[in-house]
Amino acid sequence: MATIRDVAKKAGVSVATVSRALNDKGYIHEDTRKLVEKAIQELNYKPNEVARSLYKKKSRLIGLLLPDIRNPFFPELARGVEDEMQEHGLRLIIGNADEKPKKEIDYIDTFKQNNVIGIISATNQTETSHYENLDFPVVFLDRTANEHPSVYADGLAGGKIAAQEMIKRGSKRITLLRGPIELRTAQDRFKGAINEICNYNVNFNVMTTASFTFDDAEKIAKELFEKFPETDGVIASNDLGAAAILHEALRRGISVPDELQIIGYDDIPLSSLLYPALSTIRQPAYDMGREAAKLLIQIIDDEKLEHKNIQLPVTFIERQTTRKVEENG
Amino acid sequence: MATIRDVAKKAGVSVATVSRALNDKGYIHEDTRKLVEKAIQELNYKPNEVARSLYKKKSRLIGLLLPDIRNPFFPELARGVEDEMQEHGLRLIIGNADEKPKKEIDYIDTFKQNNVIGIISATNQTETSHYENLDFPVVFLDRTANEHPSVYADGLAGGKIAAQEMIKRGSKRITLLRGPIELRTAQDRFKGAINEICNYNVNFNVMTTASFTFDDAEKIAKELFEKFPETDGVIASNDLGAAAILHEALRRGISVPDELQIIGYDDIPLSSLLYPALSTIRQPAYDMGREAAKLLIQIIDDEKLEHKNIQLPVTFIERQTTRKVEENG
DNA sequence: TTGAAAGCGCTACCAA
DNA sequence: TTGGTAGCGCTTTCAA
Repeated sequence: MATIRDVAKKAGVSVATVSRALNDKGYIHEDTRKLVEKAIQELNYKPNEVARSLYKKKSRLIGLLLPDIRNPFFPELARGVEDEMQEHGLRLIIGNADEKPKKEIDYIDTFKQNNVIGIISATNQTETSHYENLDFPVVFLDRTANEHPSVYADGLAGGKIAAQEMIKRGSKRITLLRGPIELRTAQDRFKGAINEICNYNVNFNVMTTASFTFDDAEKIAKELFEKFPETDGVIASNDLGAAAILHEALRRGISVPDELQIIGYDDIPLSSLLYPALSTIRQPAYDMGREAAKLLIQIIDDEKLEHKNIQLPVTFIERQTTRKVEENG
Repeated sequence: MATIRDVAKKAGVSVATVSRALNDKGYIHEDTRKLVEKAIQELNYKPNEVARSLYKKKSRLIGLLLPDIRNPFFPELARGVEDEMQEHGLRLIIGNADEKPKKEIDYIDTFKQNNVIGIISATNQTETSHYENLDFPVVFLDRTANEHPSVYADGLAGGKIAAQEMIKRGSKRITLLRGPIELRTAQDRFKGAINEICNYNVNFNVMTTASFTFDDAEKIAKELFEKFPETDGVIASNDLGAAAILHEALRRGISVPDELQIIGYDDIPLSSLLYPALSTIRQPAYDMGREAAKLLIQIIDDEKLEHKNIQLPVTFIERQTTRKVEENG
């Protein structure tokens, strides 16, 4: 790799001049700049980011911490972050915390050690304490507001809407899937749903899932129909869970949505590919990612923030696992 | 952040000594080492990877280039890579090339500029020429053998098996989904299938998909039933495509697998959650990721390679979108 | 067994 | 408008 000295030599100027040309800083004669640029071209020179970062104590890297890259919700989030960062010339180091605090801490260390200029964290079960006393800003993504800046969707409203839509469509014996206790976002949507259900004269049961993995989703699905065979409506804690329920219901010959309605949560891409296509509460994952990136960039650029906690709306996506609502309902 | 000087001062030794303690290099008195370690503890010192990297021209970072993080096959691959790297104290910078050569090249530059010690690339449509003349090793993942080290699954065999299993189960008018022309892996499985089909007296049609995205999958699904309504077997180019076909078939009241059999490719996690669960050709994505990581680490460590092109086997996963094979078949 | 010092490639200050 | 140079935090000679 060519260095700044090679460029300087080739252009017949000093490294200081090359540096100025590179960064558009300080005075530089137009002819000199041309000379330098030509040399850069010819050598295909790219500045060494490591050296730059060492001096400035700032890289062009952003750390993105994901709880589980296998859950399709998070890649979607990541794409939003990435696209926004890309447009600002910033790069991502993606860390997959695997829902393990140890890995999360390790990644935070890695981020520090590599002079990232900011972190976006979408992990959700850990204390925020690891994020205190850092030399760079942190934005939380998919995590409800706290003292740190954050971007999240309205879980309480999401749960509430799910309950309303389900009840409106006539389910009377609803089973609620409660996501992992330690996940605040999972609990929000759960609370939103349960609070709303309590306003109506309907029966309900609750099943708690230990995690958001595929395996647990399948396990819970089997259990549900044994424990609560009378269920005529399921409000799932996420789309993966809903897909598993749907699968198991069909396997048992239960007709969806006639005998059993299902509402998911997230609206991951696969939801519309299920059959019947999954009705769900949509979180705007891609937009959430983009917003988080924007917010972080604003903080990095020291701009005045209008809002440091951004809540995005959720919407009910009506597909085929819920019945058509009665017109005169 | 504490620096090596802070540690040296606290321990009452020179920075050179601290460095030696840190890296287990050269002589160092046991008592001195204790002293240093204590200081490190107390200051919660972590070496600055950037400075280290600048001097050594080597970081502890690995670049992983993915074509499309939204396609569930790739996160699975990424997890395999990550887990193996993690165990060796190496970190990942994941870049999402978005199937755009420009982005791919940008990421390669970023990787270079950040002194990665190696790249694993799972992109598939670009010339390998961007990967020549790098100062660090490159391993290709999910890309068939070439002069570079690579890890891939046997696409030809996969296509062949798909065709065999489908024909064995009685489909006579098969439609083959052909993945993007520029994707070698997609073409391998396609060729494998078509070569095999030609050995039998069955009709077949081909439809080409422009990409592996959700949108294109849905589009193709609709088209297929209009163009080739007589189809009684679909060999899809990947599971996403198969899911879309399945969805559309059920929507049209076509019974699967009785009237239409479907075989996917990849075995992404969602495949078993579909209903009927998707029969598919499994690529061992997680293992492929791990193998690629192992291979890269071997090269970095300058170990003798037994094989520089590792081919992993594919297997037919029989689920419910194919009929039971006749015993006396 | 330890320490002083050079140098990795870059930026930014100060002097010319 | 330009160039010389110190220094970012670390590793690695070389000398003590």
